[in-house]
Amino acid sequence: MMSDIANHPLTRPAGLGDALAGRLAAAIRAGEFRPGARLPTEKQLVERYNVSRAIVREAIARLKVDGFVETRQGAGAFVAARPGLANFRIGSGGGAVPAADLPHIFELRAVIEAGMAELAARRRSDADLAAIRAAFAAMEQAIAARTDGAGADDRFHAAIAAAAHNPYLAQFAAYLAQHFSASRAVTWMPSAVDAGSALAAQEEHRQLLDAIAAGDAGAAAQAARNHIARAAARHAAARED
Amino acid sequence: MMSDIANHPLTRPAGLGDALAGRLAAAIRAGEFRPGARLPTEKQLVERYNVSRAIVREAIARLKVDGFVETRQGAGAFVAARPGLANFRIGSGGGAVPAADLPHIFELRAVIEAGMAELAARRRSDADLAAIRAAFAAMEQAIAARTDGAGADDRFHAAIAAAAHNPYLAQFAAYLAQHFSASRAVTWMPSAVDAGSALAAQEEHRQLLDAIAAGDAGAAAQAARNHIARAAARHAAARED
DNA sequence: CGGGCGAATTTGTCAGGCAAGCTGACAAGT
DNA sequence: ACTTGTCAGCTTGCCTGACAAATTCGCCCG
Repeated sequence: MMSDIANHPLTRPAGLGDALAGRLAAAIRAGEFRPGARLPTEKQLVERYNVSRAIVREAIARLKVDGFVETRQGAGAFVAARPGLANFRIGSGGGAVPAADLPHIFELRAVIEAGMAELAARRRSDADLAAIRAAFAAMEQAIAARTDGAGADDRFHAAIAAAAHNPYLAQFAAYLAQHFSASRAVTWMPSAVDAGSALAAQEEHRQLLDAIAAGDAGAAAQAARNHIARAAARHAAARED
Repeated sequence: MMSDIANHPLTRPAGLGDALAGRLAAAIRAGEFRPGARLPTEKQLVERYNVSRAIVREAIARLKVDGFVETRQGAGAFVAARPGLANFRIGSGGGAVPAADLPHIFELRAVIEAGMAELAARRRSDADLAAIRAAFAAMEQAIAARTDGAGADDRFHAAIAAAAHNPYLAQFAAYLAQHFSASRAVTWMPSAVDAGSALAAQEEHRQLLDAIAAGDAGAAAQAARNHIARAAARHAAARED
C-alpha cells in the first residue's frame, strides 16, 4: 500500500529521474517507508509512475548515492538504517534553502570559521600568512578602486582555510562558502560599498588577520565569529528591502 | 575469539557504474578534465571502457549528483566550475578513509562538538537537559553492568546536538558521528571497559554535562574539545596492536 | 559578408531481453 | 526431526536497439 506523498503523478518536463528520486526521498523522510523496509520493485514503480525502467533505476541509483536506500541483487531495494546520512548537503538536492533557516546556516559557518581561525593562528606558516595578506591587500584595492572585491574576499577566507592545515575542514568550509554568494554580493555591491559596508567588513578582516598573524588563537576565533555574525546582520538588513 | 580472516565479510565487487564514476571523478580531480571542459560523449565512453551506454549514463548521473559535471541535452557533459562541491562527504564514496587522515577528521569533529556544546550550554531547555542526563545515566549503568554502552554514548551526543537547537549543526554532527563507530567500539569493548577507558570517557562526559547544566559555554566547549581529543588518543592507542 | 535553415551530433527516454543472485518451497537423505 | 540438495519464480545488474528533443555547425542563399 502506497500513500499520499508517493502517489502523485510525476510532472513531466523536469528531469524525470531526479523528480522520481525526490519523490521517493520525500516519502522516506516522511516515514512512509521505514528503515529496513523494502521499496516497491522496479517493475511496480514503472507501472505506478508510468516511466521506463531506466528512469526508475536512475532514481534508485541516486537514492543509493545519497544513502537513502541499499540494493541487493535478486532481493530488492531497502531503506537504509539511517536514511540520507551518506553525505551532508544543505537544502536536500538543489532546492532553495528556506529563508528561515539562514540564521542556522550562518551559525554553522561561524562555528567552522572560528575553529579554522583558531587553528590557523596556531599553525600558519610564513607562506600562509603572505597569502592571507595578499588577499587582504586585494580587498583594500578593490574598496579604493570601487571595484568588486568578492573574489578577493573568497581568496581571503580560502587562504585562512589553507593555513589551518586540515583538508577536511577546508573542504567543508569551501562547501559552505558556496551558499553565501548572496552574502558577499550584499557586502560588495556598489551601493553597499558607498554606504561603508565593505569598509566595515574589511575592519573585521583586519582584526582576524592581526590575530592570526600574532598567533592569538582565542582572538582569531572571536574575530571570525564576529565577522560571520556581522555578515549575517548585513545580509538580513539587505533582505528587508 | 573467532578467526579473523574467516570472519571478514566478502567484499562484493562494486557495480560497474560506480567503478566508472570513480574513474571519471578521479580524472577530474587530477585535472585531466578542467572545469568547463567537455567530457567525452557517451558513445566515446562506451567504446573506451567497453560498457553499455546505460552504465555510462549511470556513472554520469552519479557525477551530476556529486556536483562534478553538468549535462545539457544536445550539447554534452561539462565539468562543473567547482567540481565535487555539491555536497560534503568524507572518503569520496564508500571507500575507506586513509588512516593518516584520521587526526584531521577527529579535529573537524572536535570543532563541531565544541561549537555545539557551547550553544547547548546557552540554549538547552529543561527537557533537553533531562534527555542528556538520561543518556548519561544509561552509560553509568552500562559501565556498572559491564554491558555495551555505545548506544547510550550515541544518545548522549545526539541529545547535546538537539539541545543546541540548530538542525544543520545536528545533521552534520550526525553525519560525522557515523565515521566514529570504531572509536566508540574501542572505548566500550569489554577489555577496554575493564581497563578503565569507559570510566575515563564517562568522567569527560560528566564535565561536559556539568558545564551544559551550569550554562557555562566556555567550559562546555573546552570539555567537548577535551573529550574528542582523548577519544582520538584512545583510538590511536588501540590501533597500535 | 551575414543570416537562416537543415543535417549531424548528443543527451533524454523508452522497450525488451539475458545473466546473476535471492527466496521460499519441496523432495530426498540422514 | 533435522539437514541437504534441487528447483522455480522473482528481482536487480547489465546489454542492445531505437526514437524524441535539444544543441551545434556548416552550407546555401541573399
